[in-house]
Amino acid sequence: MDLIVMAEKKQKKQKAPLHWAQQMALEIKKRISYEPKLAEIYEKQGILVYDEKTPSGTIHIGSGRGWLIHDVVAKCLRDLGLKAQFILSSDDFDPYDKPNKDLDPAIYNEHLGKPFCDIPSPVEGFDSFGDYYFKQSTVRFAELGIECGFESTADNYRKGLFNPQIKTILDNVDKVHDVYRDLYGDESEGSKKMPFNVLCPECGKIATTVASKWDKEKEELYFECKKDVVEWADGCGHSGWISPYNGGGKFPWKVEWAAKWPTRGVIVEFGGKDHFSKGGSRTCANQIAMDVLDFPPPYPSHGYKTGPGYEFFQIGGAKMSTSKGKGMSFSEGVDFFPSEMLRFLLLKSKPNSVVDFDPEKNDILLLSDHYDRMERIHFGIDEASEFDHTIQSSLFRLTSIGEPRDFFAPQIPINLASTLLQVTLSTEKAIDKLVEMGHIEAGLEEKQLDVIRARFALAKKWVDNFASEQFIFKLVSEGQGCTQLNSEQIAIAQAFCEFLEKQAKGLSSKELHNSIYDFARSIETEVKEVFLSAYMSLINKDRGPQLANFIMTIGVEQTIKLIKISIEASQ
RNA sequence: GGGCCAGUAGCUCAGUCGGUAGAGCAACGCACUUUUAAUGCGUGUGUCCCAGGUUCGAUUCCUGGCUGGCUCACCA
Repeated sequence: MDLIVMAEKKQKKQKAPLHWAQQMALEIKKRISYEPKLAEIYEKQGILVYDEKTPSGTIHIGSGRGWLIHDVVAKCLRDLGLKAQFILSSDDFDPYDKPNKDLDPAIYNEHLGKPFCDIPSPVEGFDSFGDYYFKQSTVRFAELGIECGFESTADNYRKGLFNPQIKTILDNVDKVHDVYRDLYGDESEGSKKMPFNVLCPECGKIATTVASKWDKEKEELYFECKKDVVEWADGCGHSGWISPYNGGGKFPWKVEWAAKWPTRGVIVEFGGKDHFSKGGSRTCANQIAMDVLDFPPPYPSHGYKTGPGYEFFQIGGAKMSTSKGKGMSFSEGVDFFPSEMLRFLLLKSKPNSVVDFDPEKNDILLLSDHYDRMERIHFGIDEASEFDHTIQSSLFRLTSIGEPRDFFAPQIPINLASTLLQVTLSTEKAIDKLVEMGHIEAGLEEKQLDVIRARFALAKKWVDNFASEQFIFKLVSEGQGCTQLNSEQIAIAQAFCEFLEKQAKGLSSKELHNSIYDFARSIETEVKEVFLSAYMSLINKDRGPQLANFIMTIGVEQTIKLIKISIEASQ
């Protein structure tokens, strides 16, 4: 008996380790196999992995996490041989409900209450306000390797796709009210009002109308466009009977969420944990889907059970908010991180852990370090356990843009890259330097060099924007020498130049490093005084990159020249 | 007040349905008569948040608590 139990356990332990996205894909596959309704949808259109975003303003980098999660789960489903596609919908039929800080209130406040798809774009070349903000992010999807189709919720309403669900919901208002009463109590607004917001045909606002009656026979709603429905926008006073179909209006959010699932055949849809806590919008939407629309809520929900929402992705601690206009936007994030690095950052962590990336701490150094390690394990350069190797390889695959890279490129630590850049002031010269120093071989393939260039690009962004003072320096130059050397330091610097001239040629950096100590002894000076004079005269700071390597990087001749500039400037 | 999630080394985390834990970074030591950012090698530093319970055995499962994040009319 015990033996059998042990053997079984051993079997289980040998189960292939999986990345969380692969695990989810397996669960989804299983679900399709036992839910007949889902099997039917799968037969017809494959697995729709769906997400939505309201284009109310600049979208912050945090949203990228959800998109990446949807992206890799769809990929893993395809890896299992299933047909799966990720589609992101723009919720552009939602009303403009608070002033966008980037826009002129004198021009835009009159549009408050209208749907985003009907407000002019702040920038030429876009169909609307909604189109503009949505595309600010989505044009970057390809370079981030997110494979995704796009659609507009307003289009779907206007094409009549929602019509069947609109009829079902309005015919069964009581059931919708029951759900609200159950979750939010008898007094909640949702348990009383008609769950539909008419688009006023007179003033074009969708937030200012109240529907009060549904005529089942004529299939029309009676509505009024009022002044006091919301504080931030006034209705025009228009009223009458109107068809809710084909873009006549929209559901309120929670109902709409539920209605999208049968409308589009959604099988998978994740969401941030703000939506997923008990009693939140996902709970409500699930219940409406189950009780009113007779449709199984998408994974990771299961029936009435909400399932887990993913945690936030924050840059520098503060939760970033689109409306506050703080933090990093999605497109800024894509500008900042090399794409593979951003994917790596978000995909290495399980969705239920907070990712807080602070570029002002040493997170960039750590991230590139972890990334490099993953690569070395994947390519078999570093030893790792079977478990680790499998996980890191999966991660490498999911982190890749398009087909995973099948070659290894030499890795350049960020701080080395940043020193080289600050000395040479150009990526190509820095690469030449790396060859000269023997850090990389000459004649690397162009595609390998591209990987190295991307690393330099990250190093440059780090130095320019986030690196602390101690990592930043500028070499002295003609007319801009250090003027702060005292007479003692000048003497040391002079002796140091002579030493370099006579002894530094042809030494390895290691030998040079050691000989600096010999030099200090030979002139009976404390070594730290030598360093101080050298750093002062080279970069006008009291410390800097490891000196021997630094001198090799600058070049011995050039170093002597620079020190002499400072000696002269200080005299 | 209710709920969800998290709490493992100094930091970031891993730990695959229970067998008293392990990576990277940092730190420390050595190579080297050397504090000065890119070298190599070596060393794991722990009340697995706390207290009970189940079990031969608990970081893992259960109950209660602590701390932190998020959430619970409308809007999204």
